[in-house]
Amino acid sequence: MANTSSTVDKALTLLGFFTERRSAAGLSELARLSGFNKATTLRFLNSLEAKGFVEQDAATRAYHLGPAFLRFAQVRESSFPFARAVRDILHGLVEKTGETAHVSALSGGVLANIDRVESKRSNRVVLDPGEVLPFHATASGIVYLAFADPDVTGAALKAPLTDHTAKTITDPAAIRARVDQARADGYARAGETYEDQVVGLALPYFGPSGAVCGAVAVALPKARASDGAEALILRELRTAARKLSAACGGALPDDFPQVPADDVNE
Amino acid sequence: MANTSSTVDKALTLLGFFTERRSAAGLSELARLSGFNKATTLRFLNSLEAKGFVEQDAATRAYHLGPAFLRFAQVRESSFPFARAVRDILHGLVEKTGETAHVSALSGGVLANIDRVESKRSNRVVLDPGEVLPFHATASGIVYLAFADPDVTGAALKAPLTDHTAKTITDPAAIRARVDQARADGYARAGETYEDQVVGLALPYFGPSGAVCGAVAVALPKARASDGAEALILRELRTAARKLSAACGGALPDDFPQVPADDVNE
DNA sequence: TCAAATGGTTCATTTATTGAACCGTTGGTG
DNA sequence: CACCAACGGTTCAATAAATGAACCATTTGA
Repeated sequence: MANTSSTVDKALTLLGFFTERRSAAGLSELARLSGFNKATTLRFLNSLEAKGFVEQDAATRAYHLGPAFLRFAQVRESSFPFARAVRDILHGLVEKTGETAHVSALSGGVLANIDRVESKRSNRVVLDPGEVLPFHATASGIVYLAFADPDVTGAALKAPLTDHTAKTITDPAAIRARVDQARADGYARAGETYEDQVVGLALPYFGPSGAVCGAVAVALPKARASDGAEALILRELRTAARKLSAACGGALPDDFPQVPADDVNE
Repeated sequence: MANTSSTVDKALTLLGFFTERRSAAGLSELARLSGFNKATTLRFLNSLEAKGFVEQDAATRAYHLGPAFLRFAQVRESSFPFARAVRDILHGLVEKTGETAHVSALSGGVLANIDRVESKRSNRVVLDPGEVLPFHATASGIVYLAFADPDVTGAALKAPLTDHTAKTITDPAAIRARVDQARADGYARAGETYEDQVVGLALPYFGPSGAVCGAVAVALPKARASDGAEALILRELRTAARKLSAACGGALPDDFPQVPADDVNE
């Protein structure tokens, strides 16, 4: 498979450098971030701008994401009202669990948040919209890999695994073990592997033909992560994962493991 | 200026063929629509798919807009909450006027709807999300051209002007006259030039540095388009245009014409 | 006032893009 | 059921487009 880097691919990677924190960036900055030549970067930006994918601030000359996303998000939503379903499901999760919830989807080879609803508590987990979730350091990432195509999983584990906290696991074999565990459990748990003092619980959701699309997760402060609270969250996450799968035309696989909470009477 | 068709440009035009009605399309269909070679089209689609801009249905092999739009729309919105403002403004317009309202923005050289809220009446105007508004046949298009860069206006009038209804004006000189009129009036009116029995009223809104960004419009059945109703709508549209301009960091120009309704005491 | 950064341009070199012809499969029809 | 047409996808030589080092002009800030 290797690096099939078409020009189009490269141009589109520029968009990935815009985040909540870096919502605008200049030509040189984008060239530096992407590693492309300045001339190349400029040509890409011009193309993207012509199609409305970026806009240039006339005053600062910095580029930011353009109005095309409003339009295409709308077109997509009109025939495939996923964002709406996600929102409803997240609100339900937050209400039932009292904690911040988020949904991610694989988009462009990375797992990115597509929506999130924050807990109403004053001590809560806050997430950046559109944030990219590292596979190895988040519950969402682990559980995604657990149900993804083995090639994808293998590739993700070969990539350099960066530290995010003191507890981040960066040994590929250890990650592999967690992924296998998650496949057996039907969920993943990440304790302070991405953010200090934050625990994450995640389940996958599936699209048509049974392929995993992304993950639904709840993130909560470690201090509130009691066994009881986690059991409740996992129960709610399972309902959410079922609904999400339905919303994108899929379903949980028949052999999808029950969450432990359902084993109470075992 | 001419046709600076970079590869990236071409690839991105593929996305424009997805609409509410054609939410999915196969390789051959997209190749036909775009005029690109099938091999080229496939390579573009692969690149777009790799970045999440399209997705391929595993069963039908048809392509549709991908999850990247959810992600990037979210990133954009987090630093520039425009969609939210648009929605609020549209709801206000519908409440005050009782008619369907919509906001468009220039995106990729065309004026496309970015949101719309429908009237609650049973006889109402319905619009497709993400729909492209022809410059010459809609009030939004005319008023956009009226305040756009003269080059843009000139280019739009040189393009082939297609009929949409029996009343569509396709003579460039006649359109030019309407554009000039709209610039003097500060609004445009289109009577059945795009859809039969539908009247449109539109005002422009402006971004930073005073450039026109798009239009805000109300569309209503001809039968309800009395002078009084239109005057009310224009008053509300002016408020909306002011708010929209503020929401994208601009303002109505100082010399922006008053709408006629304000001339009551003349 | 100077130096370093910025956005943007140029043009010979190189590299990816292009398109006609091709394959295997699918779905409909006489 | 055999046929044909349309589909998605692939191949590879010819070609056109992408690339990048060096170059401006302008802005920023020490």
